[in-house]
Amino acid sequence: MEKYLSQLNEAQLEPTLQKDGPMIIIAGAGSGKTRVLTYRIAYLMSQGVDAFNILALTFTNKAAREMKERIATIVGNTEAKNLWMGTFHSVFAKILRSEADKLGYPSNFTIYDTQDSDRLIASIIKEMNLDKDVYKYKQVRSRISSYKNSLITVRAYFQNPELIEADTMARRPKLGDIYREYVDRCFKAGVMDFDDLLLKTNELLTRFPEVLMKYQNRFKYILVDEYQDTNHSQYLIVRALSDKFQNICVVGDDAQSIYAFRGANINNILNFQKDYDDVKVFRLEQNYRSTKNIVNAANSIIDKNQTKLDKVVWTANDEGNKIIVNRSLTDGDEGRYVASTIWDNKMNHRLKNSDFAVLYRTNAQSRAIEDALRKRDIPYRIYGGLSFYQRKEIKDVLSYLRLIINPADEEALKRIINFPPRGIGQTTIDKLIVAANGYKKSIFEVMKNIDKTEVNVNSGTKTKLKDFVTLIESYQVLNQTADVFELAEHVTRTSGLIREFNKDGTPEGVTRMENIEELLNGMKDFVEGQKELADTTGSLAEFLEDVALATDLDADKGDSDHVALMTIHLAKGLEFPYVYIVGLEEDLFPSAMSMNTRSELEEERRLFYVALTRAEKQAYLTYALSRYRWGKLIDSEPSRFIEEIDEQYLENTTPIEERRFNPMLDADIFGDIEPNTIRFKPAKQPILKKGSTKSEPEKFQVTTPKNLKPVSKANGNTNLFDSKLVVGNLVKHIRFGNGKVLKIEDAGADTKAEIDFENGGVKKLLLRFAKLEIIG
DNA sequence: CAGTGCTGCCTTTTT
DNA sequence: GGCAGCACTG
Repeated sequence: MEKYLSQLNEAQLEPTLQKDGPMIIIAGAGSGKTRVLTYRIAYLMSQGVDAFNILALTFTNKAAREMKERIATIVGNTEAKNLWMGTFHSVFAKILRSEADKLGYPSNFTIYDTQDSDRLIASIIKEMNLDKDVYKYKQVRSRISSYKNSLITVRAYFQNPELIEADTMARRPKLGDIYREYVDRCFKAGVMDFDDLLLKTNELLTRFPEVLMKYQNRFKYILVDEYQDTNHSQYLIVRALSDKFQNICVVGDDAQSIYAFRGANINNILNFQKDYDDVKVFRLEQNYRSTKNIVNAANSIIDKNQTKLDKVVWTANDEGNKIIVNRSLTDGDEGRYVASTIWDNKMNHRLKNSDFAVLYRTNAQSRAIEDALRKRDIPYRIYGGLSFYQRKEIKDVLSYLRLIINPADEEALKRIINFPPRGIGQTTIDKLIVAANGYKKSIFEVMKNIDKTEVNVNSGTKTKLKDFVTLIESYQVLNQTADVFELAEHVTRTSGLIREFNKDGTPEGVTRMENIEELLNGMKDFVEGQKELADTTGSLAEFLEDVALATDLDADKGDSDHVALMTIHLAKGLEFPYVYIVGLEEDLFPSAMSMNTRSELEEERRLFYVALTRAEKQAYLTYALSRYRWGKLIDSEPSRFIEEIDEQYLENTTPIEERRFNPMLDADIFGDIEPNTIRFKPAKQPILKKGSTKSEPEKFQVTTPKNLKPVSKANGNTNLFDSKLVVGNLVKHIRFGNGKVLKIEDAGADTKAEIDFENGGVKKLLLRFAKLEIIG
């Protein structure tokens, strides 16, 4: 232990050795808080605290796993095994599973992800005959979610005139009814959504004092990482559990609070000292991660926020390079800039791909970056976005498994009852839902007893329903003896899933098969892994739980060398030598949706602070003058955040000279194109009909700048400024107002033309790939 | 009942 | 550019 403690500086050592009582560690970015947490736990154990009595709540399961491994090297594997570490959701899902009967849930309850919740809410809205344009399921879901996170149950909702009033004013008077039906349906289905995992934990701890006592006595020492991002529900759980022994240690940084949208309450950290008596406060202010330039630039940003704790982050590291700011014309150019500078840096400094991260505000921005990296053959991995477990084929397999352990799981059933197609259509399913609601039974129960019910379906359909029940029941029998992997393999083969995805041999089908393959491999790992770990039983329920609560970073095995692409939210807690923050444009970052109030804008600013402080050596800030959004080209302005950085830390590298055309890299030729630009872009790849070698005419989409008026007709009868302009496969002409004619030759899928206008006529023509010329 | 093609809505951010 | 819901056809 001694030799580990000697690795800490004075400020880190103090909280590490503080054994008892409530304490808060306000830890600036890169100040080594993970190290403090890790060593503090190891230290507690060296002081005789049983691992069994320690609970550590982390932001990702991966963080927990890594910390546990680190602790194991200090105190030994057998000891470390008994530590409870994980995210709020995964830790309390486990507790809820063992106490489920008290709350009336089966211990095999399954977990709805956001998509499942959305689908259920959408179908409830439909069943209730409500206008789906007024009751948008996503908005309804987020309302319900915030109620749950504030511990407003259905009953509390209906007892609160203000809430009802608010929803009525928002012209959604039925919101409470939807909420009630949603909760009922989840309960009947033996299902919890993400918010339930916290809400029901609170219910458990409040309604059953003996349960509360049990866990209070068990978790004598509690540590919470990223405390600034806890919501009210989580806050109450921590309070309740730590109430007896008051050995609570929270770590956080108010400057990095970025989850207000999901109910995180920054006051939890700002008010911690008021919540407990004799709170010891520690500050970690020395940054070990980044250069002086980066630390100072980050400080100059966060200074603009009013709401913050007193803290000065500083570093003894080198000055470092200035932060590079780069402007591009389009999002495509931005991607190429990122790819080419990564390439150059790798060559010049002998770096690995994993030394680089590209961070963005929204998942949709990854595409342009991906395209550019792929063209350069730079390996990358996208984190988040459509995560692996959310892909259609994966959810299909998982739905079969969910149904096996919990046949009441409505969304799982609806997903696969007719996939692969087995002749059970929407009409039948609707009838079943109505019957199930009437009988207060699950849909599966109704199907099982279809002969004894009054569901009006013909005998052919009845047979199909019974066959489906038999199929699932046969899997349930197998589940008694087989492990997760064997079961899933059997299911994918015998349910027809594999046949379905294999049947057309399309590239999509092949990808789907590969994904299923990967899922099965993951199961094999799980089955083998559980033999080594103490805190797992290796059951199917547990596998599904892990999968449902896995964060996208958890899946990273760290076995390949790739550039990381992710949202800034996901990047919290990570660090990379080279960091690109892309899309620094007004309305994108800060987001247009977050500029209504000062507090929203301050959260965006904290997000930018988080992004910048991920960088160790070099940060790049990039923005584009125009970018594709919803398939349309939108002009944009540089983000205010660039201006907010003290200029002395910045270096502008936007190229002034034209860049050379390089067809291999799809680089462009441009001069300085200003907003008056029309862009042609193929809407789709040419479609080849079966049995035909002739491709369909390509459609070209034309986006016009808003202030440009039509000057002429093109192609005789097609208005040039119509939003769609069909151009044939071979030679076509477009005639402009000044008599100039644009001739387009067959250029395949990559045709792109950019035309500069002046006084309503063509001034300059720019092209990529395509053979375009002005004639006449 | 299944397959297809069209329209309109959409996006912050995640467990 | 994508997805879900809908109408239409076989």
